[in-house]
Amino acid sequence: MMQDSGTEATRNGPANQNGGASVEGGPREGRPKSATPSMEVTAADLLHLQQHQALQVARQILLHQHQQQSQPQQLQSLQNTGRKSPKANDKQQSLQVPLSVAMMTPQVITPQQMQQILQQQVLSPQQLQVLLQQQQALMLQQQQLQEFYKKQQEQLHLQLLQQQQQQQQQQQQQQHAGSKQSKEQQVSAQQLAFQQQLLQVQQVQQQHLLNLQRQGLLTIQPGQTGLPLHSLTQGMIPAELQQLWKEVTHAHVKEEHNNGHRGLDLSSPAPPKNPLLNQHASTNGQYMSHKREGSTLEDHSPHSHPLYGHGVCKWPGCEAVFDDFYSFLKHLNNEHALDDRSTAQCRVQMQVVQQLELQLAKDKERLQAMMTHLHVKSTEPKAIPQPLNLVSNVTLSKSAHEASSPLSLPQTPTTPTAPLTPLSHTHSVITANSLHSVGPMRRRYSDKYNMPISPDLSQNKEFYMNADVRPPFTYASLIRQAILESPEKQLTLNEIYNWFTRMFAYFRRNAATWKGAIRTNLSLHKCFVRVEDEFGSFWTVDDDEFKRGRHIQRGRPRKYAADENFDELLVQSPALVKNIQTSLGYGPTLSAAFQASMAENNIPLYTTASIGSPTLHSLANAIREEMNGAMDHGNSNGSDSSPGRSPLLAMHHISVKEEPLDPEDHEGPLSLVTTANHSPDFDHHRDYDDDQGHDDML
DNA sequence: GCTTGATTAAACATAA
DNA sequence: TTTATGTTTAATCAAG
Repeated sequence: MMQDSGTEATRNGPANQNGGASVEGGPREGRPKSATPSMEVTAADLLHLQQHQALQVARQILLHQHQQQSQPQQLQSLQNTGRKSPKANDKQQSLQVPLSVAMMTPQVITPQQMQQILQQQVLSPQQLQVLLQQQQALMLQQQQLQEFYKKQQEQLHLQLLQQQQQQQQQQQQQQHAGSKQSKEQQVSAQQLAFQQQLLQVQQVQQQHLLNLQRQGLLTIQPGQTGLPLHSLTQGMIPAELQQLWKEVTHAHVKEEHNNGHRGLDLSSPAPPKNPLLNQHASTNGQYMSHKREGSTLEDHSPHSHPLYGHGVCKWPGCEAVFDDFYSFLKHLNNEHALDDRSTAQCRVQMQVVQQLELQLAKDKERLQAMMTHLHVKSTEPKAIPQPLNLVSNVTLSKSAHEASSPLSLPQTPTTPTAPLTPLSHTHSVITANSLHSVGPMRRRYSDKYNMPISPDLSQNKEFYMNADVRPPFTYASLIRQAILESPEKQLTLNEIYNWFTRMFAYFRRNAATWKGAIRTNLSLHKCFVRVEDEFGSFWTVDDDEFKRGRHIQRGRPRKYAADENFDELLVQSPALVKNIQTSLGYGPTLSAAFQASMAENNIPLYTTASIGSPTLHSLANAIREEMNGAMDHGNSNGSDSSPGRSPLLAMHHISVKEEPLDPEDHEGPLSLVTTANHSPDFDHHRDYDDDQGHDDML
């Protein structure tokens, strides 16, 4: 995490250099050039120097103009000269606006823009951070410029007054002196020089802005009627783009108005008609249209503003209430104009956003580390000669084209972001991309591989809980896992449902589909045994049967049962089919979970087959043989020699459980703990048994 | 191409 | 009657 900050700082090095020059430099005049290499003299510095020079020239020119205005003859002469030289006249007019526009127009993103940009979230955190730092630096720079210009203005006024007095004295002395012509020439030369300075200033500004743009930052570029926010608004829909542009330009114009009223007043109050102003007006595009269409307030046709919501000004710390949007706009322009306070507040908001961005970056990094960690963990078992851990992403990728399937997953906000690292191309890493788009996967964490899914589930638990990703496991595996995770190794159907929804975000949708699939799997798989007690029914798992991966052999029982009675029995009792098949397929090798659950809950061991018919008697013999085989298998195979799973213990368990059997049932001594089905089938079966009498199986 | 397994949907039955 | 639960069947698809 600390490296993150360092990395960010390193990444933002150029930005900091750019911004820091003005932020940390304090008064520009006092900023030592040696503090930074000559190569690092920023465009802002050049801009400032050029503007300062231009101001000096402007001051001189204005002094002369003032002198001329105080002398009607000279003024008339100057105007005549201007008529003779329209070009010079235009230049003269052009002097007025750039000072108010080029100098006072904030070449930074307005607070509204900033809010809008931040709300749009179209930038990466790094870009935002760089942008914020740049903007901060630029705003400081602008603020310093304003202060500087104010001082210059005051000095100008003072000097003007002094010059006026001097000129009056000189006027008296040189009333008849024929120095008009020379003065006119001097004024013209100074105007030209001033204009050149202004052009240079503008060029430097353009260069500065271009530099900022090259660094991926946003600036409002005068003279560009295209998409000044293009670099920022990538990813926005056109409507958003239009709205953003509208608001930005409007706010920009508004600020100009404010600045024009309270800012540097070097220019005459005459309405701007010169080409440079028009250029600027066209720069902001909507400025002229605003003007033409009437009140600029009316141009907030959507009546929406990032800083206005529910009748409340959302400016940080304001929360002023307004009845209508226009009042808010007035308030916004009056109370939150570009001044020191607003700038400071904006700076604070920038810091807030910056902190949030940092936090977001850290969280993203954490997530990335988690993903990387899971990737490492999930790939580690692959080195071990285990066939599968997670389902192969090859399979996933192959089935990824099933996006059109009914269960194809749409992108949801809850879905974690796309792979944050290039790890996604590797196998077994769990990424949203690799898992998310998968629909019904026909090959999942197959049961036949007999692989425990619990390690993967535990490792990727958080991922599955939060990501709308279908787990790469079969329903049977998941159901088994749910049951085995339960303290008593038994769950009701509803508890299984809850486990699915709790563990997997994916199973919080389409409940009807996967719930039906669960029920189908519970019925379909031989490993799931339904047990019923006085409180209801619950499901247990026959783990060994699960490992065998057997399903209910539909239709097979009829072929299997040669005996007509048994066949009839099976036909009449499908549930019994499953239960007896479970017994046949697995025999008395009862799962530890099942036995434990039976023992813990004191579940009476019902005899599924009432062992009445000779067929069932032979069946019991077959079961006994199966038991012996299982016992031998259990003895020979130490891998499955846990007490619970030991067929001997199973036998013991059964023998112990024999006694509690209700003698009134007249059931055989062997209680096949295969089911406790109180279903009508079972009842029917019991009725059948009652009719057939009872035989001991052993 | 066939078989097998997984999944899904649907129909149906039963109990609460 | 509705809902939850459970079973069965058929169809589909993918992998072997």
